[in-house]
Amino acid sequence: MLKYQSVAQSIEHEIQTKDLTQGERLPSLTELMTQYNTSKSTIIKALDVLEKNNRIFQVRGSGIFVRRNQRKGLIDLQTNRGFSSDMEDARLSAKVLSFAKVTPTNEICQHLRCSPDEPVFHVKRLRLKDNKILCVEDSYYLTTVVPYLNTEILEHSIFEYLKTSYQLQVGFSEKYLSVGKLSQSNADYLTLSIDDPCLITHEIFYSRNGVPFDYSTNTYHYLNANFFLQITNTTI
Amino acid sequence: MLKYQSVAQSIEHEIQTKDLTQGERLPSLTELMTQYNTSKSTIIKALDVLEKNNRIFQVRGSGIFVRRNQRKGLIDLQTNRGFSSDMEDARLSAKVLSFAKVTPTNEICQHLRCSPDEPVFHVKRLRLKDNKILCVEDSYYLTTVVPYLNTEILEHSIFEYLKTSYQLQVGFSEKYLSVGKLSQSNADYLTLSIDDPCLITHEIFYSRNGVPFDYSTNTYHYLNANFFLQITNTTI
DNA sequence: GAGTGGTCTAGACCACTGT
DNA sequence: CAGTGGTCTAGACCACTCT
Repeated sequence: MLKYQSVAQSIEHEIQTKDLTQGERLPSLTELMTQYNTSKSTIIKALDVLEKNNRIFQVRGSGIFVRRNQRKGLIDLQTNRGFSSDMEDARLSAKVLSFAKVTPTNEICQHLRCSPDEPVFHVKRLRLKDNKILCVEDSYYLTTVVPYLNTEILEHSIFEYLKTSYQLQVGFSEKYLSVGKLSQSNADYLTLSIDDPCLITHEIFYSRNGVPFDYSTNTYHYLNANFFLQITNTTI
Repeated sequence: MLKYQSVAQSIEHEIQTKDLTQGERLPSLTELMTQYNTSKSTIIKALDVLEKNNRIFQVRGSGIFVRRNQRKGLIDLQTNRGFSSDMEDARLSAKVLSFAKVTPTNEICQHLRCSPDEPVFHVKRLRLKDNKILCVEDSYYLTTVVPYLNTEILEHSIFEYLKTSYQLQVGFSEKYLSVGKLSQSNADYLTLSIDDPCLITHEIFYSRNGVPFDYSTNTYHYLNANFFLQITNTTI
């Protein structure tokens, strides 16, 4: 564990345990330096991490303040772990609808930058939270990056499996969102009616060295799924 | 202009003019140091800015690579400028539907952390892009922070006005997204039918020192508005 | 003017990737 | 093993806020 990471975790822990609310002030830079017995730059680096994660905001000449948010039960659009691995996300589950090696369509080849000759895994799952249906998920995985999958893995977290078994972590991802009307088949899966509204997302997941390996389409239940996102202003 | 900012801009400019594609490699840290005649930390800071803005990704032991994205015509969920002020966003416009000082409801008071005695500005606008209707926007502004508005301003960018006239910049914001069915009145504004699908967003904008001053609800045209977002993995 | 966050430097050392 | 990005330090100096 790096020094700045442990400082960041420790400050985060303070915020949680003291249950600080939005706008409450943290110790100053110099105080944090002596408190953690480290250099100014390391503290700044730790604070940058917290700021990037929307936990604090810094005001020049004034101080460091807590940023609080996350209404409960909302889906955080800014994580790229699929869904799982948050504290309270134990209540999430997945039901495998189908699972097979298939020949990729042109669209998939384009997003995963692969040739039509390479087969890919196609996984269709129903995602649930507290037994309420969240969405239908259609995922395609590059077999060159993800050589093996089984239903056991698919019922839990794929990304968790990839991390522990292959040291493969998501580096970054892209999401595309649109709104539409449900097809008959998706309406059936979501126990809604045809032409009911839905949010459709297309996501591409890249490894840490920039290789796309997962292309997924999600169709969300318009009543059970709500989303949030936090933005910090930066100017290039 | 700070040194790291000008370095960041300069690298960004290189990417644009050379039209580098995703995955193309940039000069190494040491090369950039000599090229810009500055210290390692300053280069790192510049690269951090670019990384935060999803323009590059860095791979330890390997190099610095271009990250390219932005399909055209999509709404970037990660900006907090309302809409305007991108290069190609000149094509965006607004039509004022109504504009008045009103007494805030409880919901608004809560989000803007104000008392029900303080009047707030209520602005209702139709947002258009290339004369295609994007959304209906309902905004509430704290009069303590935004003391004056007029239709002239509202037809252009409010945030631009706040910046130039009051040195007021958005520090950060929150967005909440959900999907629903159109009411009759919103359907009329969007020239759609009642019960057609729509994306509804609630946004709270905070100044740089953490004061919420704008609470907005947007109802998007489900065919004309599409969205995207880029995520970089960070672990606290 | 005291206190706070932010920039910038030079340099030592570490950790990972590729060949 | 050479080259690359990443961590950490100590210290000088700058810019802003608050009262």
